[in-house]
Amino acid sequence: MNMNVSKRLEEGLVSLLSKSTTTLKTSKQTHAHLYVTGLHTHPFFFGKLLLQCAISISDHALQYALRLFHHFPSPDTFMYNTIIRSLSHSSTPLTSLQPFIQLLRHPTLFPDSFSFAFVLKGVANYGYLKRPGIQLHSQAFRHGFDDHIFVGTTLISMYAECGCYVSARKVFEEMSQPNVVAWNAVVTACFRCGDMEGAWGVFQRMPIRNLTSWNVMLAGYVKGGELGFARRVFSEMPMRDDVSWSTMIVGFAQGGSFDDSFGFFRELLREGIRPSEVSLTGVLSACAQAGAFEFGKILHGFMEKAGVLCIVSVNNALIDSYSKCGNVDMAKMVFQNMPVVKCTVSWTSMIAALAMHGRGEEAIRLFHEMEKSGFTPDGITFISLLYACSHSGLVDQGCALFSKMKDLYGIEPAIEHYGCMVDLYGRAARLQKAYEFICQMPISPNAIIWRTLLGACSIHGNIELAELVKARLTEMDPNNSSDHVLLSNVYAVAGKWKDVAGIRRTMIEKSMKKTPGWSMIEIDKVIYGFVAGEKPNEVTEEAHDKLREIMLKLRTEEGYAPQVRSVLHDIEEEEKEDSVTKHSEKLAAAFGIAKLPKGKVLRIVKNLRVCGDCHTVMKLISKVYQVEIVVRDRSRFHSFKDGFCSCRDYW
DNA sequence: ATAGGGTTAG
Repeated sequence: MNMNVSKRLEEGLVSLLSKSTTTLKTSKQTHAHLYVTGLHTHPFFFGKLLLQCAISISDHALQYALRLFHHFPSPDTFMYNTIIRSLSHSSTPLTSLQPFIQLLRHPTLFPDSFSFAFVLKGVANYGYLKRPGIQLHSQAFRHGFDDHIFVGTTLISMYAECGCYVSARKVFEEMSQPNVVAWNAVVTACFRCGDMEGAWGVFQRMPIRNLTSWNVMLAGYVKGGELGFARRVFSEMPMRDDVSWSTMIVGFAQGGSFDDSFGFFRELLREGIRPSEVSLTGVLSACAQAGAFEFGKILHGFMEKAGVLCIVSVNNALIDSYSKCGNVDMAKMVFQNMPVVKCTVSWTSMIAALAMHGRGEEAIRLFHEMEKSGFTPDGITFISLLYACSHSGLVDQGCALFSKMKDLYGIEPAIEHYGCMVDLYGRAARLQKAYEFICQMPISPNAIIWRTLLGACSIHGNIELAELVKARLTEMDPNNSSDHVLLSNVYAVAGKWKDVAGIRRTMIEKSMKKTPGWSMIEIDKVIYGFVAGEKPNEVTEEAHDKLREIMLKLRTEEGYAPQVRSVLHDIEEEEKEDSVTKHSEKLAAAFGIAKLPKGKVLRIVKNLRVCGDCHTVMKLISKVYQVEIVVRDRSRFHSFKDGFCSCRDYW
């Protein structure tokens, strides 16, 4: 071949191989190019190709990279590192140990600082130490990389992710020349292990603080629920970037302060900053939290104009937002028309969307489609699936999926998976089975697991088991008001009023506060919040007036009578008989009927579970007023139409 | 020759 031609060809290939965003299809084409030119055995070109496939977030590309790697006659350290790196970022991060060990045992190759940094990151992402982490640390020492700045920094985050706070701090203190990234890593480690004072102390000691250090502080406070501190740091930082804004927007949304969250976004726009796709997805997640459907739609349009719909995470956020705003069909539209290759998160978000809306069978069908399309589900996919089964009463399917997760996909069940299984049996009235399941769990059950079973006891009225479970909960979390309320409901259903009164007394003695229930409704892009028993204002007055009118209509036309049982949910309310008529979701619905134009869907978001009486009232309103009402409660959606609910009264 | 650690997004 002519020298110039071959030089030009090589340059062309290098530029092809250097593209950071590629699809599997173009990578395969590049592979074909290499093959034709005979360069596919050339370590440099092949290495580049491998990297291109491996860094792509696509599942298929990773599998393709693994196949390429296994067929390459003699991979070099760079290729090993590439594979270790991509596995450490995958849903099964511990699998990165396998090529690393191969590299360690290789007769002529040696691991370098990259190999250690990548494999340690894998253990960090796995988040559970036991032996591999410590062994890797000693191997790094043996190979002389433990004081390497990148390896050291990853060691800090690995120990912190695995909960070994002391080791994380020790690695840092022993570093000969920590740079600002290492300082940031140790601050993150403090937050990660719950030591807020420690984090502040280290932050004060830092020799240099760049923007990221401040962002680390913001993120730490936000995750620890210290929004006041976060706000202070935010106002004091010398400059802010997109990450700073996103952290505040998402943090306040997760803390339930939606006004603040949207306020930060408006401020960002006022300052003339062009929001990136991350801050846009952040605001969108705030919409999802708040159930602000109309605002979410505006953002969707904004994203289209900004040209960010080609980014997969933006589509995932849209699916999540639409479904959490009660519009599962719009979520499906986004999912089906994605202008970019889907990833595991896209499928999982769609499965979760169907699950939340009680469309369990459809969620399972979509999962099978996901498998057929060659995508690998992760732990969260299975949480969504098990949730779908428990909310649709699909006990057998749920059990089968739980086994499949362990046996076929090798995913070790986390506490959340066990929680779903307890819920699955419990809701389906198989209380004994749920109890036995908890007793033979390989990890020790936490309060949430027991609380799930207590909830099931209260639905199905099993006093004996409820008392046993409550005793366990009292040992673990003695001052939890919702546990007391749940047990008192069990007594109330059985007519054991003395016991109900006893619990009420205990709660007063311990001055326990029941979580106040609130509901929100969005009307003309404004979000209105209602809290039961709050001081009257213009809005609540109007809601109350309309609610009285509605209730009268329901009594006369549908023979509705308030359900006594639900009154008992509010055992702390002074005016018991009256309280059930004042539940926040009823007020929100009444306000919606008064304000929204006819034909519009009423979308209500509630922080607690919807009570039995409100559920009945919503069904009746949907029939009498011929209106569709979508209520999102703390665990799922209820779609009321023509007197029926999508949950088929199973919730 | 090629890549890497700390902050935001299910």
